[in-house]
Amino acid sequence: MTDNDFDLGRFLPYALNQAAEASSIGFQKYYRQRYGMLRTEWRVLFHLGRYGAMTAKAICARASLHKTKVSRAVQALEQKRYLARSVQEEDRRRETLSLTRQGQEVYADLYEAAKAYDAKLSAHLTPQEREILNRCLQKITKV
Amino acid sequence: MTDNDFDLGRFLPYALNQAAEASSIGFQKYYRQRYGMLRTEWRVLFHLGRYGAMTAKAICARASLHKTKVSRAVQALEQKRYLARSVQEEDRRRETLSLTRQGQEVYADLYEAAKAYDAKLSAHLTPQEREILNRCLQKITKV
DNA sequence: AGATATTAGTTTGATTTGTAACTAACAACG
DNA sequence: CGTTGTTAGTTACAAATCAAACTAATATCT
Repeated sequence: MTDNDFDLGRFLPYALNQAAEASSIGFQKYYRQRYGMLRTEWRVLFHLGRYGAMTAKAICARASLHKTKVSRAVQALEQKRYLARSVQEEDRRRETLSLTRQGQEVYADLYEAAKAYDAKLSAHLTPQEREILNRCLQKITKV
Repeated sequence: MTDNDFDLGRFLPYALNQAAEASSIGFQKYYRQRYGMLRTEWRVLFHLGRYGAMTAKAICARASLHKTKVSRAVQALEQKRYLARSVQEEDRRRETLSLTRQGQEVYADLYEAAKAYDAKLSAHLTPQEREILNRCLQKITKV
């Protein structure tokens, strides 16, 4: 028989998913409405903007995204003229992805929006809570 | 210009999503392979198993799921013979959903699996971290 | 060199999700 | 009553995701 002391709200994958969804809604609305971007597109843009030009493969590894997802996000960002590709001379399979000037502007705007949005979310937490939360999330992600 | 002190790993929606995904994989594998269930199906099953018979609407509210998602999960669970519907006499629009004996067995198994899985995840955290993590997730979900 | 294996990235088709329109039962108002 | 509005749940179509097969370039092995 089940003992009934274990609640859904205490099940980590469930609680994390609920919190992740709730916390994403506001920011998602911003980049969707303002730039017509999807979540993966935003992530790819952010990686390039924050960490500089790199290949699709590198983005896959950094962001733990599947290559088909990245491939499609790159296409979409290219169409929006936020991103440019350049084939590498020394290995023509690989292409270096980088943001266009326009892409950098979008990144800068989203960067500020993300920072402000994060601050708003964190306002409900004490500094200690915020720090421990971060640490826990890192640990769980690494597992 | 952006100041570059704000990292993706510190952006709450991103960090939460990464942790949520990483933490879900193992358990997802279990209910997928063993029972061919989808995430929403598992959630609906869990709600009925843990909190007793209720309407689809009630599940929507409790789990913050859209009614079409619940509708489809209920159909799937019904086909698997894990769940039965019964139209309410006093209002024939509503139907009470409840688990069949087989559904209860599946629930009991998943309940134990979830509990064990959660314990494994939590093993990397101190009791204090675990407590604060829970509190933070609740706060964020409520916003 | 020539066959075979890897690797970076794309395309395709099947599942899954999201959005909006729909049906059927009930409620409220004249 | 009958018209209009609301509610519970389903269906249909579009958008997004996933897995697997594919292309083209490079590496390896004989």
